[in-house]
Amino acid sequence: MQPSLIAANIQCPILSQAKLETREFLVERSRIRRMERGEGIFLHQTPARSCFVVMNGWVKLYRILDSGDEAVLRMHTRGEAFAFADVLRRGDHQYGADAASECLLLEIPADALRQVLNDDPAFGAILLSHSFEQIDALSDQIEALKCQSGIQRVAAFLRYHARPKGNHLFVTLPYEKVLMAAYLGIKPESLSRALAKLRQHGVVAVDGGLEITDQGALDELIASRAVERRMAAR
Amino acid sequence: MQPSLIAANIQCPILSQAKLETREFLVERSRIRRMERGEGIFLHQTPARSCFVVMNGWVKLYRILDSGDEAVLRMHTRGEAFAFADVLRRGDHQYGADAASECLLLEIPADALRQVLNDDPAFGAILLSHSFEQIDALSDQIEALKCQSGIQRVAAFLRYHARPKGNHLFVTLPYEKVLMAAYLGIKPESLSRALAKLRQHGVVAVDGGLEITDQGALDELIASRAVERRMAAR
DNA sequence: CGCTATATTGAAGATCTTCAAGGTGAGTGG
DNA sequence: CCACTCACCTTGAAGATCTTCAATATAGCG
Repeated sequence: MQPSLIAANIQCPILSQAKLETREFLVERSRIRRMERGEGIFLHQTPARSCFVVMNGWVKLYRILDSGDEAVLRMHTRGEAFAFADVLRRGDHQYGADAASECLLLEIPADALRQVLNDDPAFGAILLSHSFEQIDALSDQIEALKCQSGIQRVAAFLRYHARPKGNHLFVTLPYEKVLMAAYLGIKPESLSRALAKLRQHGVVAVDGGLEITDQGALDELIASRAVERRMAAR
Repeated sequence: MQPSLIAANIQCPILSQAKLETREFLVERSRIRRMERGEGIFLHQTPARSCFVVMNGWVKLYRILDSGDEAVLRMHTRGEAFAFADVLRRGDHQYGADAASECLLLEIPADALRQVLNDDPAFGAILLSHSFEQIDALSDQIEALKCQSGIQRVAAFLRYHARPKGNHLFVTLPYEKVLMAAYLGIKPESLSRALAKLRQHGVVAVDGGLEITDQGALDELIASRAVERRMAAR
């Protein structure tokens, strides 16, 4: 496949906003990598020699704490980029990365990225606006972790991943529940119980996913406070 | 005071890394604002007309959720910058900002920032590396919120703000406990109880602050898991 | 079929919140 | 100077939420 075709197929904001020449140069210098589920992409605190764009599947960015616990920082899917910051700082990776599902990655070598940033002044602005979006996404996570209960975060997660289907919204869980729980900052058992409770709020399991039959009830749960939830349970 | 002197006094990485001409232009176009504790700087989802550098004191960045709860996203102090992303995207503020203590701010008008980004190609790179640091700070918060208990986050907060003093480490709490609790994602009562428990781990209250008499014990607590903490309590 | 990984459920306990009451200290006015 | 107020902090008790551990269920796969 031609570089131009590959780049167009990835649907990556960073690549599609760059001028043709830059885009083709990056893709030509890159390597397409196919990863199995669970395979490691790079480890935390190892030298950043490449950065990546997800072409397909899901990638988990995580850290292992001294306690042995794993903190899942972000999940990335088609078109999303990661490890650009690590490469540009010429330092170590600030997190580890694993393939969360079978996935296709575009691996961009460090020197290619640095050269592009040198040669194409507009590319810096693209990266800047991309990093602003990262900040927004992380801020949203912090907001949820500081102010919402586990079940509210689960509900908001479903809401975010829901797509219209017939009269209702339908959610195909993007990855396994163990991982989903880690991303939401709860244990798998708690996720299981949260999903069970959500049946009272219009979330029913159907083959291969979940159906949201009462969107209003779910939104109400997400926006409610603990006190209100207690009242409603009576 | 001359712009050059002001800029030097702020000790802001963004300004000090910029070339002299850029730095002076920004400071000349800016206004120094003095805010009382609790005073609002700007509101969430209002047009971003300026961005800011903290010259002194503490600033709280926060969001009010539909539930009425307040999520404290970041705290900024001397030399740190905020709202640059909002200005450059020509959009609304992604969070509200309040003076958490009496403080001095450098208020940079939106057009001055945009002009500098246009005229000085190196300035974009400075902003990019600054936003990478923001991402790191937010990632650290997420790591703590997902994997650490309240008391561990309190301990880590003390560790972070501690400075050597005599034989031990000493912490002057940077702002009131209500705010500290909100930043850590717990209630003020829980913070109070956490600090009480930390006395068993070598944290003693002295006039105007806390002394860490057993740094090893504190670090051990921060890195421990729930199971280990239970064992240790016997 | 049995194996393994993943998911669910129950029970007990840890952690955090809520609500209520009391304490402390700085500032104010008599 | 003392009492009063107000804001902030602490403590106790009860309850909500989440975790832990153990047992069981389910599904995919050789």
